[in-house]
Amino acid sequence: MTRNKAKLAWITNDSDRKTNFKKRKEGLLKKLSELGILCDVSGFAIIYGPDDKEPIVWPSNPIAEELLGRFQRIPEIDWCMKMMNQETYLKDRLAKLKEQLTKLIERTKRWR
Amino acid sequence: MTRNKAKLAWITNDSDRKTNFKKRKEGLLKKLSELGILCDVSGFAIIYGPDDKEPIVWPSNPIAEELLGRFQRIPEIDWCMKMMNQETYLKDRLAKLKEQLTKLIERTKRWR
DNA sequence: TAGGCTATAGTTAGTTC
DNA sequence: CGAACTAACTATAGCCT
Repeated sequence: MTRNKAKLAWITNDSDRKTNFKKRKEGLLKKLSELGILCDVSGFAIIYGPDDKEPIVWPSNPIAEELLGRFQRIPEIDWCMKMMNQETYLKDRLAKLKEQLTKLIERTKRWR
Repeated sequence: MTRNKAKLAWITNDSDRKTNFKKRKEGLLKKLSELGILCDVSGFAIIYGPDDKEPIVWPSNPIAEELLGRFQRIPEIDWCMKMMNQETYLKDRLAKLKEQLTKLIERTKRWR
């Protein structure tokens, strides 16, 4: 969006898209950070990258907020399970994401 | 950051901060949206606002991705529970966030 | 308080190293 | 591949209604 106008569409070239993703991800997290500083907002973002990389997780200042958020979601599980049974196409990605999740847990532990 | 330089610090005035938050939240979610379109990234953000409002939840195109993400977190619960027992200061906010969670579930159901 | 405007601070696509 | 540069585009602070 700078030397050329923005097209705002899927970038077909692999390396271009990867580079763009890296740059914009950086900008996005900076914005989130600023929002937290300016407005005392606790937020976090989880972004699943296009590659097989582990998800990008941006923790807000108190990482505890993030943990609390997860804890709060427990009541939803029953409902989620039911949904999952009907959303078979999602199951294909289960294994891969499960692997990512393991990595995420490890990383989160290190934050403490 | 426009007519004046940025200070990047906590905005003390209540209404100013609230307005700033609203504007920046809008911009942030736009950025997230663009990232998704340009790079085929599935992401979602949950932002706990400064007021008693319910958290702002931004769903990625396939809401299913969000649900899957939650489902994936189930293995962490045991560990989270142990942590929570030691993080007593967090318990004070449990009730309020639980309420927000309920609203979130309702909203998510509507998305389907 | 919530929109609309706009000059300017901030972000970034293309490029070079 | 990644880091740095910069032109050119976007986001937004301060106003105004």
